[in-house]
Amino acid sequence: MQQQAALHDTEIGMQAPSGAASLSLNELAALLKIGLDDIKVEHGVSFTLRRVQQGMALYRAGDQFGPIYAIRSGTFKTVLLDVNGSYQVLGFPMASDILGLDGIEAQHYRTEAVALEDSEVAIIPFPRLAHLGGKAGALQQFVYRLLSRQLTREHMQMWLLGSLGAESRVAAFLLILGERYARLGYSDTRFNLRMTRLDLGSFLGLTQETVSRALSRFDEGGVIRVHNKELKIVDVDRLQQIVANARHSV
Amino acid sequence: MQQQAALHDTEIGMQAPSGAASLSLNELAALLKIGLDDIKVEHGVSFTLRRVQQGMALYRAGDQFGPIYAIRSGTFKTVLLDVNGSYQVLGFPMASDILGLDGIEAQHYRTEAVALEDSEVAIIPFPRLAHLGGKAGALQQFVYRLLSRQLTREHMQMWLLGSLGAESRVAAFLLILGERYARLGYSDTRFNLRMTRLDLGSFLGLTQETVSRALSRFDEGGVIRVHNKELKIVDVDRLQQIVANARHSV
DNA sequence: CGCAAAGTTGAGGGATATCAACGAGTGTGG
DNA sequence: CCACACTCGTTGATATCCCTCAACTTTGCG
Repeated sequence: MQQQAALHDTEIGMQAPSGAASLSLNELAALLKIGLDDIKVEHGVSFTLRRVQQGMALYRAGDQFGPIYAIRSGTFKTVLLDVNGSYQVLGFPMASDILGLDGIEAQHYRTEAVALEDSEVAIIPFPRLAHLGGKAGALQQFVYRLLSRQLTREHMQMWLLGSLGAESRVAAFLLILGERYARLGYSDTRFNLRMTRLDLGSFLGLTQETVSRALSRFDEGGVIRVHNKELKIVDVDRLQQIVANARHSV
Repeated sequence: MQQQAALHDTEIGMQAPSGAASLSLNELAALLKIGLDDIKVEHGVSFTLRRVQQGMALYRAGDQFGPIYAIRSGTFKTVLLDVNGSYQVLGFPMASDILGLDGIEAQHYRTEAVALEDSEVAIIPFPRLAHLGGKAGALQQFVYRLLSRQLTREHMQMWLLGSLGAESRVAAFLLILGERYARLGYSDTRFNLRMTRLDLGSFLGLTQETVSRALSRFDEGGVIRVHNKELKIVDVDRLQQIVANARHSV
């Protein structure tokens, strides 16, 4: 109860009070175990530290994107929250790991980071940082967003692998693929599966037989129409229902 | 046979021959569906296009990191290759998606990208780009590597979820956690599990009961010693064997 | 001490991997 | 053009893994 209660009472954005120490760029580099190599080191750059109590959230899903955080001590869990309330743990970041990277593209955090013990993080003011690039920064901003977008996608994939049953996985894949085609200007209900069943199975954490059976059952049920690589989604709603029937949800 | 043979005959680094068109920054932005917003747009920046035939690899795991690629048309699969040869499909990138981001940190690609149909990509010269940052670039380089590192981690996680059985997942988790503690200067065989069995189950795509049972069996077998959150790895080799006993490995 | 959350253990069943055989599609060479 | 080889895909029977449900124990905390 303590943890749960604490979790709901979480205060966000509370800066470490007095005695807020800070880290230099070199110290941060050492913490992150990333060599500065030939990178030119600037002076005067420093990073404020912030303490997070056990059970407290550093940020929540949906929060406006602000800084990213380098963990100096302690342990967190990052959680992807489903719309209905089920959740998927994405990782257990510890000292020298980074929190908040997923928020870059959409400009709000997609996940939630909760401290599993009393912890300490260095605040890295990403938005300000991104505006320092100046003239040469356009492409760099691009790449930030691309990387962040990629992270978000893989979180979805981990959710799919971690909390859905076989048929739900296949159904979710078809819906997601449809959306991607739609964004490219193609039909979202009629497209080709360019990959083999084996590749699809590997991607979905299933055998090719299970993939094939799922597609066949959907076909029999009139949810889709499939012949080899040609696929047509007949009943989007039913596919979504199948996805909703997660295995061990919550 | 055709595909397999082609896959092995793959030629890397062959530039598109004559008629190699190119894209402007604005065109690239449109392709990637990323708004340039208030970003200052430079002129004279252009990106060469390259064609990739079906079955050909754009790059291989272990290759020296070079450019990243924006897909203009076609479909790829990205694959994580295990040391012994088993593989895990990580995704099916299509037009407007990016390839090669995972290579930034280690300076060599960790995955392999194979065209599932004849495709076309724009070459984004990342290394050159990274050096343009100038004075304000130190932090930015940081963040690139951090993002890339994070991607690599999540690829491992997808492999774990996609191709290991329950006990192998738990075993792999313990070994990986040990390595992480070791990098922080702690023992890699004696540490605390700061998360609950439920969180661990969510992370590993298992129920808490299955996690608990796996730990108990390891304990009975003398592979580990566990009491609540305290954990000691007794026999690293056996744990590694358990990981090697993947479920549907290939 | 007493309650609530966390963890463990057991019994049973359902979901999915495995094994096996067959059919369909595709490129190759006669 | 057709037979062949080979990959890919489908379908069925069976085994097994892991989830579900349930009871109990342990731990943490007021």
